[in-house]
Amino acid sequence: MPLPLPRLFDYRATAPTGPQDIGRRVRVPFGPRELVGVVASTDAPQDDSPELREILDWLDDGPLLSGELLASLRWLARYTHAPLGEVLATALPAALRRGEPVPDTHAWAWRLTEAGATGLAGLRNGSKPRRLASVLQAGERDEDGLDDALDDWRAAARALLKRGYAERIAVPASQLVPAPLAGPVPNQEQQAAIIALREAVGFAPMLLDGVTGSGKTEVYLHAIADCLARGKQALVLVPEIGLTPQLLQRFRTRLGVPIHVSHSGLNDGERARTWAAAWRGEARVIVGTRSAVFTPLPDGGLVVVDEEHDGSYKQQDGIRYHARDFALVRGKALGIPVLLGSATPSLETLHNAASARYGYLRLSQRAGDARPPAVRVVDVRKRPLDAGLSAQMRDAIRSALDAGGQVLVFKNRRGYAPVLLCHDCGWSAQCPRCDSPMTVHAHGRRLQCHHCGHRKPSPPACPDCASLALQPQGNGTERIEAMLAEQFTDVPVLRIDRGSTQRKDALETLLGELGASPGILVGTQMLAKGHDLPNLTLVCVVGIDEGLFSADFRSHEKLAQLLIQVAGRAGRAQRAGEVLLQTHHPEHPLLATLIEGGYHAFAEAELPLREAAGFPPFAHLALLRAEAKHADPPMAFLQAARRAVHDASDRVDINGPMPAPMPRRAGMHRAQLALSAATRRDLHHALDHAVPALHALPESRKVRWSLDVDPLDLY
DNA sequence: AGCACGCCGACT
DNA sequence: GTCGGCGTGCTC
Repeated sequence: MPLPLPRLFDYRATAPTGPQDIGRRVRVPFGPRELVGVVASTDAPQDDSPELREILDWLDDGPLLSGELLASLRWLARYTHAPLGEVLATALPAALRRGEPVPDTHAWAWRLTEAGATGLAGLRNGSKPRRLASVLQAGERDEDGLDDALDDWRAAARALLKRGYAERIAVPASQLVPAPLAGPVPNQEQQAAIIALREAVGFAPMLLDGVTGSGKTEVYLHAIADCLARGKQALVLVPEIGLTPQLLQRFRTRLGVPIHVSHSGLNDGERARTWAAAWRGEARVIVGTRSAVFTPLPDGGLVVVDEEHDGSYKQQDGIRYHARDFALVRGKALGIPVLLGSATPSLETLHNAASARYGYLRLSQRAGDARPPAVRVVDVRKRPLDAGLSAQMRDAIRSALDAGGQVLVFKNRRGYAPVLLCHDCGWSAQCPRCDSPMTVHAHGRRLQCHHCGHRKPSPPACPDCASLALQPQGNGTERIEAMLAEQFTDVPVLRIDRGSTQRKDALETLLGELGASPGILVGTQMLAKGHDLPNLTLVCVVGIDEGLFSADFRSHEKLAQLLIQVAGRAGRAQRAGEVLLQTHHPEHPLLATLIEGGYHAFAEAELPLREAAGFPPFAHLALLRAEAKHADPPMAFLQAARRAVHDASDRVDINGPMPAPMPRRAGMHRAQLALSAATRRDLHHALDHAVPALHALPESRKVRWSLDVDPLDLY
């Protein structure tokens, strides 16, 4: 059942059932309501079993979940310590979870009836219906074909249908797409990677470690083409932000088969259709974001995880799964290669490659004559700043623009300013529902909480001392944009962050308008990947200092990945690009290592620190969180949980309970308990015993709690 | 989770 | 004298 309850529910079936019924959906009575569940097992009723309620309906003729996918999902339920019912519900597209039938995946075509063939002459010459009938006289046509043959044919088709002259029929989805175009000839490194994948036998996890612009996508395309040639399906996972129209276009023109997509921008029906097409084995290439890892692959032959280090693969609510890790589990169960691509692999993956658990494929050469950008640290200690930018930065922007180039200014914080402060009494605007300052937006006119979305107008005077000296403190993308627009009046200044590009395709439109002419882009993470900007010659990075000194064990890894990815934006220009890092800590070892040795030198320096501090990949973590309207229940629950974990195992370090990094969020009080063990086995052994005990704790009923196995961070 | 039941404060 | 707040308990 699709509920956060750690047990299965038994029902009586009227007809005999067996293993062939496992994975079928049923509609069953549940308390006062009806729910859709999935059959997890069948058995004869025991003599002493209590009176069971009866299944109301079987929704499918055969199992929706079976074989490798069902087995992998059972593994996921054990690994995340989540109820199987909740895991299965998460794995199904929303429409199927609600009990809708598996959608049709065929295309529609029109053909003339006998009455139409004879009645055709009676239609007025030159009219739309007559022209459509003439087209159909040559034979049935699918709707895509009619779109090409005739504008506005749908009204005419309705007219023919009404007279009984034409009918709409289901036909197999067209497998016909334009013949694949040949790509560039792979270089030696690409060729070696392609051959390694071609020769892989059985489960073969492979890290494809390729610098920006080294042509990882070319390797994917060859591996997918090889997979298709063997008659197998390929699944490609991309980060939320990486699924661009350009990427799909490249797949479509190169592979010669339809590309099925699945991402959060699709509606429920579209997602269910992609799922169904894969389930039927019709979809041969599926490209999707995190949840696409649950796509059924009856003929699975390859899984690709692009930008495997990307944090958007980890689901942060509900079932907290990691799509990259689950992709590896599926690849193992299917006995196929899993290709993990990144220019900045996660330390976990690098560690696995170094210890030979994963194959290692390296692309070190950039395509064409592109050169890596020159990276310089700009020391801003004691220098005056305007909206956070030093004069040296502004001069560099001027020169780059004068040389006809484009400039990207990267700032990790959106809005106008992160804090509104009273200069006279020190009051600052706090979110009423969170322990967090409100961000200043709209040039100081509005306040907004980035954690719960709460908005309100800025106060005209300080609520505490009535002073008018309210000052926005710090800098966000909005303020930088305003300053740049004021100083660089001759070029467009575009701001690209979640606030400015909420509409679909807004980013495309903005970049399209800019074209190749000189201009300035100001933005957050969104700018770090995707979009080729071939005329970008200067990247300015401001506000990295927080990342240098954050307490989060992964903050250095994230910062290093971000800097490399942002710098990569400048590496595709004809002219060599330049990257300026503005900091108050020019001597920081992370910056020196990264600039001199690149990402690998950073990783080599960071891994021993992780080992010494007892963090992944050398230790295994789980984080238990609890929240409630009042402050006490979460702490009381976690205290009891601490005892439960302690009773379950003495091989787990328990840290806490402690208030969560933001102790109050959206009006809820939050606390957490961190668990750490030397081996995965120790951690899971403890959780196997402790989690059932947590469900049974009386304190658990006063809180909302969740367990995150392998949390991305503890903050 | 989501629904029913049950027990206490502000409105016709 | 009722509507509705959310605490508590239960779901084969």
